[in-house]
Amino acid sequence: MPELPEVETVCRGLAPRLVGRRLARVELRRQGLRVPFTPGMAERLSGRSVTALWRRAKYIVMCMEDGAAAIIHLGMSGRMVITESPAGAPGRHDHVILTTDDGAIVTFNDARRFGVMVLCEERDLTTHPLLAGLGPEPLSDDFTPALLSARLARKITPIKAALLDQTVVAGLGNIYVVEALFQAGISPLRSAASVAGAGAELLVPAIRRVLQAAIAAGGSSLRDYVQASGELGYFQHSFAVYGREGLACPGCSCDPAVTGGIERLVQSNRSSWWCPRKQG
DNA sequence: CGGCAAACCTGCGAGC
DNA sequence: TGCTCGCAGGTTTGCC
Repeated sequence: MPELPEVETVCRGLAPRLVGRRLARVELRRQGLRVPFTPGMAERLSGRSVTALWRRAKYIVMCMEDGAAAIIHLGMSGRMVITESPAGAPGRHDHVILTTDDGAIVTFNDARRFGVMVLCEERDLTTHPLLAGLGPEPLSDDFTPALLSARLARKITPIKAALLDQTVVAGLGNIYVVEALFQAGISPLRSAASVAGAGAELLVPAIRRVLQAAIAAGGSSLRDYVQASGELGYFQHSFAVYGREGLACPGCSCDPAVTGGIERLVQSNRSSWWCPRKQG
């Protein structure tokens, strides 16, 4: 599910209800997700106040008054949803339930259990194995064409795979890589190194525009994703190519009945969609 | 080291 | 209706 815009949207929904509140109750309903929960995690969090909640790449970081920090990843199907009162028995995939001192209930639900929630010390966040190797934030000022070029240089792998690599740039997933390559007019098949330079000049603003538009739309809801409020995102209605095999390319006037329209291919086990006429 | 396929786990839609 | 297959927003592991 969640790429940078979805995680950002979830954080913006959670922060006003969690920051400054005390976690009156922390319930773990299984031993862990993709990795085990940190031993003693519920006890360490409960009774403590949340001091900050922010996003890094696709991770949610929740800092506590005693110096603890929770690192949360939503995997493919994870949701963090706020409700105001208990909705009966917990659902089958409700794995973590936080209750604040003012009665908000935050449920971490994850059907596929590819998600993660672990605890560390806030002072150790930058060196934590989950966060240490991450590349630049694509919406930050230091994500420049020069920086991206340097990270793509000498890479023989396709640009599609390079942009999915979280050490190259943090937070992009399949949807937004596919859409950004289309907006930049760059074929997903080109080698990463060949995109350094002029290609990166196009790609950096394309990535920024796509991510900002998606955040403004509350993310993309395909299957599992919902905002913290439970509302759907609606950026999926703005996809130019993602999931649109055989349909007309919005960037050229060719007839899909003649050209075949948008095409799908598989690269490193992930689907790519692209317009061979617009993306050289 | 670099790059790719497979694995992790569940649910859903398509097709028979 | 019900089964099987393929596919899904991510990351890690293991193999060449």
